[in-house]
Amino acid sequence: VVARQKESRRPGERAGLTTEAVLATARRLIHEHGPDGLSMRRIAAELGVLPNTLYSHVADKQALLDALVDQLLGEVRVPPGRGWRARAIGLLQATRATLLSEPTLAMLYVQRAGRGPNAIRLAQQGLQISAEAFRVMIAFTVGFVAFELGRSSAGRSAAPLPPLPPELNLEGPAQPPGDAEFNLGLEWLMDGVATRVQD
Amino acid sequence: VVARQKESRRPGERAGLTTEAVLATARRLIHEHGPDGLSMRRIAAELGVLPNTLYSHVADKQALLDALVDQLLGEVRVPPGRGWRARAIGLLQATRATLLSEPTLAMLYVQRAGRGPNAIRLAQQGLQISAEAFRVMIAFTVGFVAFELGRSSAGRSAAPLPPLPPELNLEGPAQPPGDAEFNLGLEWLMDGVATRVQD
DNA sequence: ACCTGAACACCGTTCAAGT
DNA sequence: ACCTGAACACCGTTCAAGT
Repeated sequence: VVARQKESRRPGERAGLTTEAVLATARRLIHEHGPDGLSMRRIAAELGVLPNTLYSHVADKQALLDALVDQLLGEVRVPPGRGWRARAIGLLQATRATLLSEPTLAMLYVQRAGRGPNAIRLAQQGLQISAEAFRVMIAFTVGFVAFELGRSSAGRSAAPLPPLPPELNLEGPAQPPGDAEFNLGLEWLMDGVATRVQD
Repeated sequence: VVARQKESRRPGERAGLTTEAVLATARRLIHEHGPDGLSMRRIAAELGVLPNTLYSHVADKQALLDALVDQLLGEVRVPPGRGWRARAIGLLQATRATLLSEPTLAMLYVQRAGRGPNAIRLAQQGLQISAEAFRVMIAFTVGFVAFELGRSSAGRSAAPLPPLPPELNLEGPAQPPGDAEFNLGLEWLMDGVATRVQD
């Protein structure tokens, strides 16, 4: 991370910026201040640089966001599994956990469907099952996460999830609304897949 | 829709604006020009009114978007069904079709998880099954739609889906990538639910 | 209550110029 | 190639004032 200095440089001088530094600062801002806290101008200010300087390292804002999303996807750690069912479940649980760790980026992933290399790598990791079955499971996982995040109004304001106001939850306890129900849905899905396909 | 007139009114005069007209214009703009084509200022201009006038009819932009999303959800027509399975499938297919008809709004729905009255009505329509089972199915549906839209880069540019450039589709034909696979996933899910629950 | 007028505090991006 | 400087064409929202 480059030191944040005020107005020392004149037209020809370099600031020593790298694409990695730009991504790192963007990620920190998005983590600390949510989606509205991230702007090109703010990243630049944080790096002690004029706004347009960023365009020497990044095509535009959308490209930067795509890069951040793919970076996040690259952090999905799939636990070693015994059997296709355990492996698939582990992969999807890990995906959900990673997405929940960075809610704002997760919403961007949902929006953009992940075309980056890590998204593709992730998609191919499940190919012990049929491609269709895996896509169905990924759709479920992503949809579930979207509902979790939307309900707690994350993706709007800051990072660590606001205390979540008492809503019209007619049944469940005050939990994250998630873990148990997610795993239940996953089991159902696997059961359904198993009735049609043989390992 | 109010006639688009230029600069006729002076400080005291009314323009005859209604909240419905604001919503209708917003929806038209979002349909024709995508998410980037919708701004408060542009809605106002389209209605022949100054930007701040909208705040007499709508709390802020986010509230307007929420209203539009719930309006869309209100358009889900669930076909009459025989049996819980056919009914659930019909409901989810109808939901997907409605979302696909308005891609930009659909992405907003995914982002905000639908707290409006129509979202709640929709959620309760499936309660012949358990609430968990229905939420799992809705998560799948929404996640699936998100992937469909993200992959064709809808939600970015204009409305009726650009001709979709040749991507790395390793298998499927050039179809919408959707109908068949969606229905397949739905069947799997229902099968999985059926193994654990009895009607 | 509904609107104009004017302003505030921002945006993303481009173009020209320096070294 | 990487940066400053200056600008363009926008944003959402607020506050005061008219009728």
